[in-house]
Amino acid sequence: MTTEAPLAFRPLYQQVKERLLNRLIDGTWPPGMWLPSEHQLAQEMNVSQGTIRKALDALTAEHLLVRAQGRGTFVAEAEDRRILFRFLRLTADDDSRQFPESSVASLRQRASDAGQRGKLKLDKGDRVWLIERTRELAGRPVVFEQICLPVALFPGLDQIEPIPNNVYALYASRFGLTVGRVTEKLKAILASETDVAELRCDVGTPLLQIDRIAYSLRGTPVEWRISRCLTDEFHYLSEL
Amino acid sequence: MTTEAPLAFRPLYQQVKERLLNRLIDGTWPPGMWLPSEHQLAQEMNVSQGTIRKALDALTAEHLLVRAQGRGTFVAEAEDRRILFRFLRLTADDDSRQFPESSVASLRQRASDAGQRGKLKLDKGDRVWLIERTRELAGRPVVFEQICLPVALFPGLDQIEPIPNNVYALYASRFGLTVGRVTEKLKAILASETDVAELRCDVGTPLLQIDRIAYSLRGTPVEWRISRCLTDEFHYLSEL
DNA sequence: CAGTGGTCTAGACCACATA
DNA sequence: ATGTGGTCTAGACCACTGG
Repeated sequence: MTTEAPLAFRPLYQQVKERLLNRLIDGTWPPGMWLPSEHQLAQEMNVSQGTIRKALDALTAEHLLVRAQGRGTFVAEAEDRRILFRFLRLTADDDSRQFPESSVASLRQRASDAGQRGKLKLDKGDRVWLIERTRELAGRPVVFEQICLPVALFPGLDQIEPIPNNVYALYASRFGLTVGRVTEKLKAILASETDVAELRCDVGTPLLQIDRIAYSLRGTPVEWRISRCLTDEFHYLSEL
Repeated sequence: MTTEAPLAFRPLYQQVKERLLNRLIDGTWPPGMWLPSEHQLAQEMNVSQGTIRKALDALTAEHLLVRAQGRGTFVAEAEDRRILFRFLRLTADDDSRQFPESSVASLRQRASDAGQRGKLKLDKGDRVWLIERTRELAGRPVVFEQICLPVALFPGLDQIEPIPNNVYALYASRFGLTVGRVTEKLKAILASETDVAELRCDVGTPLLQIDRIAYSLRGTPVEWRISRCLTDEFHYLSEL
């Protein structure tokens, strides 16, 4: 007589969802591509249309797919308005939503320090890219941020000129990495000397600091970003 | 011959969802109550079990219901751990989640000013309650907040002694108002004289200010709250 | 054991987009 | 007219809970 293992039960639609997700991860279905119809997928995977639907709906809820009645299902693109503002919570106080202009101040490669290795789950000896840039809203510098990326995931990044405004679209199109999830930790801090120069504010100005880690579809961290934001005329919007 | 109106199409499961939601709003099914089984509801409303399920699942996704396989479906309670931390995004930097202790400094009634009427959609002449309190995390004052409530929605609030730590549970149990949604606008500010006294910090300390409006199940604003938080050892967590 | 929610199927029909 | 996703149904079976 053996002790019964708890034996995990995995619903069929979850297995289907995983198989579909793998095709997104490995680039079989790149951003923008139209998927086969529900009927075709159901036939191909030998499950009912309802089961396919449940998997597609789940991926749609995670913003990885977009569905349109009468047209079909396609892979979400980082250029979409919906995606653009999903991770950009900073808004003018009058709620006029606009996408910020960016200007890169520097891009260089460095050996990773302990903090970066902890945030990005790197090993000793791994190298990182460091990007510094300021972002303008309403013609005014509002955000100064430092972006840290593993060189292993972004080879030859320094040969891309210029670094575009929307870096997540770049990650997807040039490096096959789709950002699927982000966690942000917010604090209030005082402007440092560097901040003062970049944001043209006074020493001691309170700034909103956003400490963000972005995860790929595989669930691995791909970007660590620290943003310092002027919030005299802007705010960070959170809906719960 | 008449011109055809565009005629909005409303799926059956949405109508069912609305009927169920109304029973939550009017108190037919108060927090904690067990609902009839899917089979019973389907019979009662003359729709299939699948349609009932879709409506129940939607309400569950909005955290208004809780479902448990083998046991049934019941109305979510504001005392639940899940609900407690849903609206409490402030966490210690070491991620040890704990619920803050609160001490009410004052509770008074006032005529509403223009700002309060705008936030809470009140009319001229409507009165409001004003609560001031500080909240402690890890035995240390961390949040100082002002809560503004329409007197019309919370009659006799000043006779409740003491005002409990979890006010949303109080709103539900004593005034039949369930908070279903919240929007928060975050800024970085400098500590004022009042903040300094309440939070035992220095003048000029940067604080995270949270401007929150809470909405009832009906979608009407029921609470306006401004919280000022020390973020030297704490942060606001946002997951996107 | 009976009763609950959770999964899965098969098929019909509806709303919508495109050609 | 055709093909897509969206809705709705009816029924079978599975997993879980509690008496």
